[in-house]
Amino acid sequence: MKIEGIEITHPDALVFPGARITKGGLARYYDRIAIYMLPYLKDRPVSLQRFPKGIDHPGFFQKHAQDYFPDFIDRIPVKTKAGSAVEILVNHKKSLLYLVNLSVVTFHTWLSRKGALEYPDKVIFDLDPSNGDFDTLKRGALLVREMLAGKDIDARLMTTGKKGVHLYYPICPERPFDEVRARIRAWAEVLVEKHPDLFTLEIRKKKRGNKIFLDLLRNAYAQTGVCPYSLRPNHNAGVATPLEWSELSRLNSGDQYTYHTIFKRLETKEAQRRDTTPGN
DNA sequence: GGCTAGG
DNA sequence: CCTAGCCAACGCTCC
DNA sequence: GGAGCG
Repeated sequence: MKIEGIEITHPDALVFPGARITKGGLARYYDRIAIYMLPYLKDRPVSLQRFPKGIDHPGFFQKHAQDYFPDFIDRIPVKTKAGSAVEILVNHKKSLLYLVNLSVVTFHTWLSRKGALEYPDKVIFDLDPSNGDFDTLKRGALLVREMLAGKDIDARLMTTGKKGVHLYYPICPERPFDEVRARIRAWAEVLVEKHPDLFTLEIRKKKRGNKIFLDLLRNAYAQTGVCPYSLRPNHNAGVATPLEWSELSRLNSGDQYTYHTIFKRLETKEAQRRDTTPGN
């Protein structure tokens, strides 16, 4: 099996045994989703979550480009606490498929891009439901949206493919991570004060109760967030899916869209766009 | 999954 | 030859 | 200063 000139080895090996998804299926998924996903990957160092033995076995994270990676994989030197490291960029479909053949299931990206790695160009509010129900999470998402709208910020919504949702929005990459995080942290603290039964900023799991954990910690240098349209290593193969706000009321979970349903949703959305675009 | 170090 | 080991690491907070 | 957390 060959896609984009990349030989997909062991195409019949099961990556998601429960959902009966093979490595060939994984490669076809990313081949098809690439057109939607690549813009979100462009020029961002990635953290790869790999499962060579399938998701029912322990996987591992990888950030550094290995010496044996082919030349067509773009590399980017980054500063680390220890000194420096060479990380990976996924700017082309061919790189995407090469990495998928290494059994990458999930792509996580930095919140900053090549040329301005110290300056985030994106902010993420990660809403984790703790033990609470999804309706509560939806209410929380609307409150965060409203809070940001009050600051003239038009946040977008995404399911994570797991339990929660992300609100995210672009910013000009001109202020360092610490400054950006301090500002949104202050906003979040006000929100927690207004809705102390709904939100928490507590890192310790035991202290969160059933409240929505507002995780802002990923808005930091070298931290990552799940890339839109990435698969997640859970039983039903959830997909991180950007949504319209109008879709929130009908949303039932953070893993509503999966390997099996995402393309149907994208086709429906595309058809709606065609119908409402003048000149057709 | 693919490579390397060590037996 | 075969197999075991490796493949991330920052910022915050509680203790 | 180290462990939990993502």
